[in-house]
Amino acid sequence: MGDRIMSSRFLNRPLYLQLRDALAERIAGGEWKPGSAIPNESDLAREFGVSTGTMRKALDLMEAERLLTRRQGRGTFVNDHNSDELAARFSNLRASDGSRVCGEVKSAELIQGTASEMECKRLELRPGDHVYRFHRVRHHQNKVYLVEDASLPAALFPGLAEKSNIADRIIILAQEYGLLLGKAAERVSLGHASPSVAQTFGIASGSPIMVLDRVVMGLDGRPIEWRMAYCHLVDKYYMAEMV
Amino acid sequence: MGDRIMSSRFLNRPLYLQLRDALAERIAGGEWKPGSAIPNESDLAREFGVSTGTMRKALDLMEAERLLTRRQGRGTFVNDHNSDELAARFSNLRASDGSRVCGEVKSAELIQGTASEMECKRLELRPGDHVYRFHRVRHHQNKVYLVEDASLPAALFPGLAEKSNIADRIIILAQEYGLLLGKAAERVSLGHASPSVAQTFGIASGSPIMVLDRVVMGLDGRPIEWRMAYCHLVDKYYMAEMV
DNA sequence: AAGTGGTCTAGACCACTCA
DNA sequence: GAGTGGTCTAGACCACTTG
Repeated sequence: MGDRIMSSRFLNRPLYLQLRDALAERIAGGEWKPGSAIPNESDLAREFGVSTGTMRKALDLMEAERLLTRRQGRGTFVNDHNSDELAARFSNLRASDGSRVCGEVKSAELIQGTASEMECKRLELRPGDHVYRFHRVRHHQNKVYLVEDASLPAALFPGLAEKSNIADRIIILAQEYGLLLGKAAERVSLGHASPSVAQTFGIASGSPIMVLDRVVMGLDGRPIEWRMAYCHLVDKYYMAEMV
Repeated sequence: MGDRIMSSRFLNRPLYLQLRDALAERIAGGEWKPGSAIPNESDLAREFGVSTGTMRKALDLMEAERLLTRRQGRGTFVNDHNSDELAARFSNLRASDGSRVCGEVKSAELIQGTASEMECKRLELRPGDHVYRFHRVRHHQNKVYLVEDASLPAALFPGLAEKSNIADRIIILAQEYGLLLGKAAERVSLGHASPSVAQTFGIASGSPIMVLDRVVMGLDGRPIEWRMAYCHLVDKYYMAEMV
């Protein structure tokens, strides 16, 4: 490992980015478990043969990427995305108290297939590539508020169909498969409830609903999940933040 | 200036944050004009009596806050928010090609008044505080797509009513008044077109429309503009990005 | 008291831009 | 070739947390 870094030290890619990749690989590979502490700055710097300042730059970057949490006086910890705060970070739906809503799954189906035209576009797949598709209905405080259709590249989730107790949030599922997530982009638009959607919400067919078209990407920017969600907004609102 | 920093060096507020504030003040105060270059790192570090590393940390922060742009080999420049890219940064509406849409104003009205209950809430004002209210209709590619009602704390924009050619985007208006902007938060929901809104869009009264409730905040987090926008989405979409 | 991350220093060298 | 920001070093000291 030190070798790889030393040998590519002259390859023009900044050291701190190489360090980030090496450390991220330890998380993705399961060497460092979610929730556990990692060695301190100076030990890591010594191990990789770099200065503490450079190691710090890599660690700071990883904190910004939500891979790590650093706490003064305590240490540096691998983020466990199995937590209310982190598991809901790609959900812009909020309850009246302002907390992010991720909802519980009432019913779910999994089917396999080959990528549709739209799936190829959103997931950057080629026709013929395999996908897993989830259909889920979510509720919150005993109210059904969202139905979603999610598609995942099958290549990234080997053996998913054979699993039992499949996580119903992409963030948790990705963590189980050692996939590190980066950004997400969501298109929001207005739609009319299809008969089946209207029925699950108990509203009139054709009623206006909010449509969410979201792509979650890996740390490298490759798409990992495409989700279409149809949302019946009561006692909740959608909130976007900008800088 | 150097004095202020030296004397508060022991006040437990990190030096690089004090530097950020001092440099931001030079921009807000008009000492450094939008678009112009500022002195280089080492000159600034020498002027403030800090190391280049600390000055760099302040400058990097300011770049992340969109106050500066740094370009290797060229220099560091004060951002001019009078540009397509920056002026539209708080607009999540996108044209079919993916570019942010800010639209041109077809008609605008300005009236003064005292803060309503909702304005007090969103702008953190007290009953009786004065506000400016703008009512605008925006179009893009010859199509009316948005009508908005914006409220601004009058205290932040002295003499606004007497101005001619008032900028129709908060980002540009804020720059003219030396207000540095930070983040914005936008609530997205579904609504029904009121008769007057329906008329300007040329749609049936009661048609479903997208409602945008946005607060733009200053660098310090204080609200600077509250805007309610009613949007008729055709050939456009709303896009939120998450990290 | 020991250990951690957070801040700060005073340099060096590299990559890039431009006259 | 001169000047800029970008990376990197090898330390020091401080603030905070915990046994």
